[in-house]
Amino acid sequence: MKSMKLELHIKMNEALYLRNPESSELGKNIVKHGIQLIYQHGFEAFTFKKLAEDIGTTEAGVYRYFENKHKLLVYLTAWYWGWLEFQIRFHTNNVTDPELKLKKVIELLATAVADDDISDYENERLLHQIIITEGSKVYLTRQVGQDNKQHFFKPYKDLCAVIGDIVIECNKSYKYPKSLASTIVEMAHFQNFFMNNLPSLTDFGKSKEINEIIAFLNELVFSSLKNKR
Amino acid sequence: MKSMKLELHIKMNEALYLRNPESSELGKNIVKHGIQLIYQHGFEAFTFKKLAEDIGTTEAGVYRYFENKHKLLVYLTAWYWGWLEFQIRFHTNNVTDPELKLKKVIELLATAVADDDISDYENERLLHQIIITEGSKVYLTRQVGQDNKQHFFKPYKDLCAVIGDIVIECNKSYKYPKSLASTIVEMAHFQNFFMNNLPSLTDFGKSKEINEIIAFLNELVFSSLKNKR
DNA sequence: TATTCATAATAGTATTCCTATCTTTTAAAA
DNA sequence: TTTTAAAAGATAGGAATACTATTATGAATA
Repeated sequence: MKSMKLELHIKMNEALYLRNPESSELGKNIVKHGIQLIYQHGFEAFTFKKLAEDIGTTEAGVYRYFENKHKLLVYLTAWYWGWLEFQIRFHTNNVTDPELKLKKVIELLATAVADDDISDYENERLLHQIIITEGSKVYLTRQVGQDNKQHFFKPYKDLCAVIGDIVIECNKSYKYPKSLASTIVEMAHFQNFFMNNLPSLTDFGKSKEINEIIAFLNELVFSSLKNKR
Repeated sequence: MKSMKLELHIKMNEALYLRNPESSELGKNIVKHGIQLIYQHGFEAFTFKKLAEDIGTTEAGVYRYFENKHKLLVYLTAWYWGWLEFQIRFHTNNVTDPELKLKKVIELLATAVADDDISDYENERLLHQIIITEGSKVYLTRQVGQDNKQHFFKPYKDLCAVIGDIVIECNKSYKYPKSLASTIVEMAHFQNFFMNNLPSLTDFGKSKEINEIIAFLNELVFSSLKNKR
């Protein structure tokens, strides 16, 4: 039996789209099939034409929702970071010990989302993979500055800020909470990508165990936070 | 007075080019102006047509040397990592203390190359900036696997292996030398990018001091290496 | 002298990225 | 129920990008 799915709504920056994709079936299809196609072929090979064919609409139809494929990717990543921040708040809600909180955060960042009986996370699972491979491409551009001014990266920065706050809870005199937070987030993904694609850059190439990435990050983070001097 | 420049030759993987760009003036111009244009406009906006116009040759002329612009970027990054490994070997040659060695490595990774009286490092300085912004795009693709089989990333992996070995010299029982090495390399660049473009993701947004990135990385790395348990 | 080799000049194709316009469908308001 | 506004569908096409192919020229090499 599949239980009821509680729809979690994430408020999106309106500058990310031309027409709100949540407002229509076509819009929802653009997002859903967009995720699937980017996952399958990679962002470089992904085009609005292919997406339109896949959905059964036209290129122009897709362009009515998103200005270009980069904006669509920014939209997807923004959604993902918003969703992940919610997951973190949800799973650390009743946790008082900041160290346990931080451990949970690392686990959530590193763990591929799994389908379970409670809800269908298939899209979130694909999104997690997309963010690993394509996530940094949204800001590694010449237009970072402008995009940042329009708050396209707010969900990402908010998430890092939340993690940075937990870091400070763990150790009030720690000097680099923000940089440590962005390091945790980026490395949770990069070590995963390396493990699966350039294994000699990690110590997990053989086992391919996400738990080892988590152990590495825990070791790295808590050594630093417990270091007295 | 400008002293003699000792040309340092870095052996390149022949599968990276169609014709060796070091073998002709046109080839050298493609690399040199390629670096300048990618630096100026970013990789996405960079085209072989613009490059050809800049040099005063034709599009077809550039295509005779490099299959496409992605291969050119892979070529440039491979050269950079080879060059950096040389720099590291050179500057740690007479250092016996592995901790001092590792500190020097972190400094070299994080520090933008400076022109000095000894030699003209203008191209290396631009390359350093290019690697920060575009470097990860060479492997964050659907073709990582094939590219890796052709050893396109060997210089990067070799550099990480060298750093991993120094890590082990510092602490023989450390469990994650390779992952720590790739973390150091990636974060030396990402923290720099964040500091300059998304400053709230770092603790150096105000000062914009590379020395602070170095201090952060040192704290992170040596806390972990000195952690006894 | 013949030949090969890099380069230049030119042309052209497929695809990508994007805009415009017109018609039909849908669905909400009057 | 009718009207009307918005969304979607259909079609066309243009500018730029990412290539490939062909031929001509001049310089070095056998």
